[in-house]
Amino acid sequence: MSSTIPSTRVKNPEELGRYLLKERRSLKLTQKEISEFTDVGRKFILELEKGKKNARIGKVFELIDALGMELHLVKRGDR
Amino acid sequence: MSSTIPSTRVKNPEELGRYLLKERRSLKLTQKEISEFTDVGRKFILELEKGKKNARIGKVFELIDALGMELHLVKRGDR
DNA sequence: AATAAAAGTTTCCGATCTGGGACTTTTTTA
DNA sequence: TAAAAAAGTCCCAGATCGGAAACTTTTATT
Repeated sequence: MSSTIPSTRVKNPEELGRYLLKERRSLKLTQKEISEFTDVGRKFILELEKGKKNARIGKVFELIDALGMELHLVKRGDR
Repeated sequence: MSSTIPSTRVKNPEELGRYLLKERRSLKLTQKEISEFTDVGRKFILELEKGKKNARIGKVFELIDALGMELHLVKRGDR
């Protein structure tokens, strides 16, 4: 299937972190607030936003969800 | 920006694993082969494909790349 | 500029990962 | 259906995570 939803490619943990930070800011949420209504600690958010390479995927999904976002897989080179 | 690239939403580690397995199969690659040309071990691939919750994000990116795919972030509810 | 809030840093430490190797089970294919 | 290949399981050991809490630095607000 095909979609016309705006999406941002993230190539690596650095880009992921940068984007999550940007999104959190635009939602006017603090790290503390998010850590309070999710299962994700403040330190985790802090480190992920700074590009942590080894964060655990389950928690990454939780945080993405908390920020009102989704993760999509795209086949490279598809047209 | 907007795109018309086919993408598959992955909500959690289970869906991610399922999709990566499907993609690996369609590329006719074995776990062993991938582990040989990447920095990702066979056991890691095995467990991720089975939906491992705590896989580390850096290796997930490596595997996605090895399978010729990209990860995209999408704002939920955007139209 | 002073105060407060948010963000970033550091330490401690139990929990869990990851790769390697060896073995078993399942699937493929000749 | 027999052999080979792939996938899955198990144990080990060293590495790293991630929460909590206390502290420092940066940013925001008055």
